[in-house]
Amino acid sequence: MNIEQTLQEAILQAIKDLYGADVEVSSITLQKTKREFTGHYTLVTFPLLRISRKKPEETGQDIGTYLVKNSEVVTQFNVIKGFLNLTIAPAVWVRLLEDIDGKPDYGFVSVADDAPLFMVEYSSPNTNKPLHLGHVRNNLLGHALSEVLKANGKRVVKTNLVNDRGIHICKSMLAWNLWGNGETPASSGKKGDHLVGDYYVLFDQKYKEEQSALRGKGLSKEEAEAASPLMEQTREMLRDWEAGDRETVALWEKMNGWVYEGFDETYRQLGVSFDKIYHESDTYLPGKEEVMRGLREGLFYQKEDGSVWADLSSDGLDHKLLLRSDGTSVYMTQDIGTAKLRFDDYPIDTMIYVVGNEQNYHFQVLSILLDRLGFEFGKGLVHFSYGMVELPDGKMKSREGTVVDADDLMAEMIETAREISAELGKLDDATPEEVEAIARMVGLGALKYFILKVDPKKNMTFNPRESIDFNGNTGPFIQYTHARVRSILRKAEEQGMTLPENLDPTVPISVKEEGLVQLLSEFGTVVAQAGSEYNVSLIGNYVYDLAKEFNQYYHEYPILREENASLRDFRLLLCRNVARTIKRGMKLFGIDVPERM
RNA sequence: GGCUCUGUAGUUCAAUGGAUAGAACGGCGGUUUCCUAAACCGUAAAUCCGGGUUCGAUUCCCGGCGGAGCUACCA
Repeated sequence: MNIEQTLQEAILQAIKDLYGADVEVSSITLQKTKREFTGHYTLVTFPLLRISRKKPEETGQDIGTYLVKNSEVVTQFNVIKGFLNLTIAPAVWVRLLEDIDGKPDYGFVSVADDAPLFMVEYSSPNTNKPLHLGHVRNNLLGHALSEVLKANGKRVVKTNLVNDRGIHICKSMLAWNLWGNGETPASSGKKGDHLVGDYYVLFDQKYKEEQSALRGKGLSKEEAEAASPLMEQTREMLRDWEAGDRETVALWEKMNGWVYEGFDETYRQLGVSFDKIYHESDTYLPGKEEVMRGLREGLFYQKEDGSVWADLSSDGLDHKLLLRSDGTSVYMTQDIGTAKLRFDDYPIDTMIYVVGNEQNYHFQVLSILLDRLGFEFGKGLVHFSYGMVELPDGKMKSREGTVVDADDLMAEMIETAREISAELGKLDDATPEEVEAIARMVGLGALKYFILKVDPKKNMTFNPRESIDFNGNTGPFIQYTHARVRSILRKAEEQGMTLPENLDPTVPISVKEEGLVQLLSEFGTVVAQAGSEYNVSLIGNYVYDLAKEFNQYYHEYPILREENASLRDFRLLLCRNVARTIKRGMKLFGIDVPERM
């Protein structure tokens, strides 16, 4: 039981004894005491006035007096208006720190076999182009969310839905057929996903050339689009693919294979992984079946041209297309099929889709459609919606070709980290392998931390230069703090210092140290909160606070030179727990922390 | 037009309905007999506007104004 819970119980008891009333735990608002006031925790007494029937000040006095008298945890109190500031006994901090240290997994709940099962879908790339900056946010959020859920004791299946079929893939395939001359990743030295992406771009160029040529002959925009031989060939390819034409399918498999190899490399670099991968080529047919069943059951309707639609006007939305007039499926059809397959495969309690907020409407509709089709999970699905990532110099839009490639970005971050390290000369005595490993940790840590610290639902600006700054609320700052803490511990070990089983409870503790212990003891609560509210960014800002506090503390107190052995033990123990908490917090973000930098 | 999200220092981000709205970067001014100066200290600087609910609103509700996205037989 942590301090907050202990206080809460004591306060409930106090209210019962003083005013003869039971109150809800929710009406006990405890918060950390602000720096300017004396105390550690503060009880807001305003909500209790109805029960005490006294003024705020008097109520605070009542409860404060009671707690000092009856609870060994509270030693002092002061009342300012409706705020009762409580001071915690020094011995409690010592005990708490020992307690934290004794539990290697503090803050993390172990996962039971029958724990609620969460499926988290993230990444979900198209196989016609490489991953870009937007995907980076998606992957990092999906991975971090999964880790936070696990730390909260949930079973998690991480899944990736690969959009491997459709007209867009056919564009790359056609372009490669027409102008590729048999180029392969091996022959060109290009990463597979980049190679295929290049042919997608090439198709677009040729298509535009063709269009302007047609327009030059006097055709209108619509006429030119309808008359496009390239588009006609692409559609033909899609029909061949759906019909299972051997040659087409073989090409499709070959090119998708290249792409997967490329994606795997990007995922590895990014540090994300999946437990189960679904392909839309496997789910679009079940999706069609469900739509046809809905049509038979009168849930949907068919237009004269054969297309199938859902009327969502009763839910305040528009009509939504489910099958094209030629019978082919659309995105929604596939998502229905995918959802059905997933719930057949796993006993999912909560399905979370990590998908950008430009698809808010899509998931609103998906939820309704699944519900209408009789799947009880439809209503409960969660769209973990996140905002777009922009760059300092303008917006990022794939249509305008201003995308930032994920591989390039990561390589640049690592390169920058390497340059900075070299400039500062901190790693002159490290081996090339060590330098490389640290550059990777720092460069990628900078990227990951900067993106994850921001509230997911907000649009954000990613500033590469700022992200890798060693000062400020950045990954490298936190990593550096960890490295320094480890340095202290290393030196302590070199000097033969070992920590005793129990600390002296009478050891004098400073306000800064109390603050750090308080932060440490809260870590589990923060993780739990982030998990239950899916607010991943909470953890990053929390770990930063801890790192910052430690830096200030570290500046003020010599640790290894401390003459008083018990105090030195206390401080070393504090260091160890700070290092652990930073490491655990960053691990939830998929960020490595170096032992030295 | 409709729907969703969003609006906080110069900038990038915080703030379970609680005290004097926190940080960081940038600006200005300092600190070096020191376990990593890749640090620390000080200083100036902000809740888009108007109502409502509340003991108390950056937060919740309503109405404006601004930004982003969606509103495809693309995914």
